[in-house]
Amino acid sequence: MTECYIRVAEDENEEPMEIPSEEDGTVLLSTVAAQFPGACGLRYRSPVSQCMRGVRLVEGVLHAPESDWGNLVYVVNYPKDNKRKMDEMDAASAVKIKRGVQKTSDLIVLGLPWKTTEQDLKDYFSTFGEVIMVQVKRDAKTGNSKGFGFVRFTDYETQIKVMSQRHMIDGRWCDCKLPNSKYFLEQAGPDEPMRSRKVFVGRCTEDMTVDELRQFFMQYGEVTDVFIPKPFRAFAFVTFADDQVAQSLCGEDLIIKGTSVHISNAEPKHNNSRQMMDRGRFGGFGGQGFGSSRSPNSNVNFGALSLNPAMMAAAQAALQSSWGMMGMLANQQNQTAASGTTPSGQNSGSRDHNPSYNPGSNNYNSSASLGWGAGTNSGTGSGFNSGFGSSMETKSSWGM
DNA sequence: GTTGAGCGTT
Repeated sequence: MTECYIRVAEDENEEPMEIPSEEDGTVLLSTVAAQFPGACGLRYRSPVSQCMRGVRLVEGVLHAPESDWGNLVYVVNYPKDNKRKMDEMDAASAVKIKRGVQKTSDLIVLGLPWKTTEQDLKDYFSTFGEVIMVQVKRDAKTGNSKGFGFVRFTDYETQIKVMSQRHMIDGRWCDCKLPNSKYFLEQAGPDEPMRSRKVFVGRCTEDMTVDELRQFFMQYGEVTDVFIPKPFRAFAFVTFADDQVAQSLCGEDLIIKGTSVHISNAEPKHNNSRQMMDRGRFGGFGGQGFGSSRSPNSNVNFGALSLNPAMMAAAQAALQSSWGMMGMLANQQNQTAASGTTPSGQNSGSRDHNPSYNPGSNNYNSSASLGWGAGTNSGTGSGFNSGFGSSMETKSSWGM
């Protein structure tokens, strides 16, 4: 094994940085720490078991898990004290531990003023925690905002908190919800019938090249093919050597070059059973027989897909309200520091009811971030958002 | 130069 570069990031969702190995293929902890001060080790997600695994560390020397480091992204470990303290855990994070680390998902931001820009969104939401993606959806021709957008956070706690309250953005009340696309999350069970090695990559942008997609998806496993239809159609297909890798990505929203792409199962090429969904309020839960055309004998385990719209609505309500409860807890801690809105603003039903608010959006950014760093929150939850190493500023692309 | 519940150019 020879000298190479391995890809290291502070978080699985972060853009990795390449750091050099030694000539014998090992990596010095000090090399890692030079880029990630305070680092005490590395871990990575095993493509096979999907669990995080620790990298062997002997006297300051990190050893490759297999014969070489492969194309995995390695995540930096920090000493416990640097990280979130266990005694700060509340119910929400206890749940999180129990069920494993929750991934964040894109949130739709509804009700944006026409004038709100992505920079405005980023400025606003950064007061809650580290933001890794913002979008304002615009009319392709006019460039006018459609009045909604998307945001994605690094930390699930942040997501919970943001979903739990309304948001005064540039003078209007906005709501952040799980987008409908999240409700038919394709959870492939262990005996999931279709085991395609190919995934559909939706919401691609035109500037994504075959090469870049290959580079990106290599981190999950060996990529055998990347196909981008021409002319541009905003999607692509990526084929992996290992079907498990492909399946494990289905349902994920991944961020490529600052854009959130959606991974789902690639439909067979000549497929007529597409569009079982009917673009209803919940984008198609009437769809009764999902896998009907696909695998006759399978007891398809898309539980969610057998729900009717009413049940789905109930599920949504349950979701959001329960998060709402948790969020309320977290909320009170930061309310003043973060938003400058009054607590009474919370439940004001009318979104434009806002007597004496002056937008300004950016000016409380600084004070709020002071609030985070200085540890003004004494007790539960919410205090432990991305207190360190916000590598945000170093991120490329999506010009902010 | 318009709009104000919604769902991301499969």
